[in-house]
Amino acid sequence: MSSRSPKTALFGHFAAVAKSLAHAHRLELLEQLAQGERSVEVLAERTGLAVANASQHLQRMRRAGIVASRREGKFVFYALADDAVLGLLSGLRRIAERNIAEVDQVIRSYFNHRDSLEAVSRKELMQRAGAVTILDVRPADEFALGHVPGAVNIPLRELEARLAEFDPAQEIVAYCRGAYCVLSYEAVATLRARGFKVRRLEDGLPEWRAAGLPVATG
Amino acid sequence: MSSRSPKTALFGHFAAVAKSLAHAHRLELLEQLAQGERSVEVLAERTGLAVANASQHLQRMRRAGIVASRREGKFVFYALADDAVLGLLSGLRRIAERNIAEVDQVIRSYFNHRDSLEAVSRKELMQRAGAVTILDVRPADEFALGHVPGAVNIPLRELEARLAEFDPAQEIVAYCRGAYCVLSYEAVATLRARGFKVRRLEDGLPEWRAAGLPVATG
DNA sequence: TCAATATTCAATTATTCCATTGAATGATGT
DNA sequence: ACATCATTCAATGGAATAATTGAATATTGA
Repeated sequence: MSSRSPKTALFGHFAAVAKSLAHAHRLELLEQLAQGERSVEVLAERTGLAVANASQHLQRMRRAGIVASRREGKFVFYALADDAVLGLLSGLRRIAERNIAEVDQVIRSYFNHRDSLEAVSRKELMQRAGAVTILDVRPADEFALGHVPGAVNIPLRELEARLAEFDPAQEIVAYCRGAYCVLSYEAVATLRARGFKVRRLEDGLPEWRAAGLPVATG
Repeated sequence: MSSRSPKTALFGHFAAVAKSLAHAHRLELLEQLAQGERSVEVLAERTGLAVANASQHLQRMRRAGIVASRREGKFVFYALADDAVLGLLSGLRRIAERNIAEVDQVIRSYFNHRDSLEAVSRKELMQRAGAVTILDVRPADEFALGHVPGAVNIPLRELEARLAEFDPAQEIVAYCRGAYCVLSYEAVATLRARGFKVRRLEDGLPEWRAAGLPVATG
């Protein structure tokens, strides 16, 4: 083990970091963690994993240094260990999108491809602040932990019932958890069917935060 | 397989990309590929792997979309599929350095930690071009495929014998393949012992190229 | 102290991954 | 067509990984 060359030893550790990302369930856990810290139980429930299983995946990621945990009473809260983790995740996404034909297929058939191409950039949204309605379709608790300043929170399931809240004259920009959070795609589809002018925001809140843009809470 | 939700399917593909990075040998192959395209045989030799083994690792990375291959006569040349791969690798490095104590340990004991902290940035080197001697300690063939403009190529093993070529009055900036390429550390140590003023360049040639800076060939 | 709850641990089975070996394929030049 | 060389394939045994189960630990509040 320690008889390897220092470079090989380092590469072994780097590989361990990559390994800790190399599982669909762990990526789902990370997507949740990108929203903010969460307890094991909540993470397990949101990802549909057994608690013990989620716990083991989380521990593995902790050993690799990509998440951190803190205990508070009976609960253990996990969070991303480093801002660079988001960068890694978007790197994986980018490579898969560009170089794996099947990924392109899935995106084209399940996510409206034009919506992702025509997404509003963060910069553009900042410039047009006030002139557009910003719609956050995530659950209320995630909204409370942080959202784009000025955004209205209407979780997707309430959207149909609350259409009256929108000004038909104003363009709507919808966002949710990240690039592949289906919620914002569905919101765009729903609103567009009602005649609203809607576009998606590129990526989601975690990337907004990572870009150093202001985040409102409460 | 295709009965999963589209998001789960995508995450599975992203995980496959991460998996293709998740092995020390594959990272070593990628470090080589970052220098430029290479045949299977050369890659196997430089990484110390059996040819069949190297071939299988390379194929696995190709399936994941992080490398690409082209055939030329009897040879198959592999190359990085995407510039984003370098970004992923540096992300892995960064997370490991910051969050895994053992990595910090290895760096401190084997690589002179001050040398990595005091590395010359690419920007600084560009500004001081002409006022410093730029030393490329990689093998001649890698140098020929691309190097920092104005750099002198003295492979590490020839360094002791060619000390006379340096102007003692000028500061030397040494670089090689990347952040953990031992060559440049050793070059710095050797030259410093002879009284030269030397520092390392941050990272190596692949990162220089990725930053969009000019590269000379021949 | 005891019961309840959140998390982790330990042990099991099934699966996937890895290195090695030797044979097969594909391309070149004679 | 043949010999040669680079690469890939296929099969093997051994190691690591994953999901499940049930038990163990730690913290809280009664």
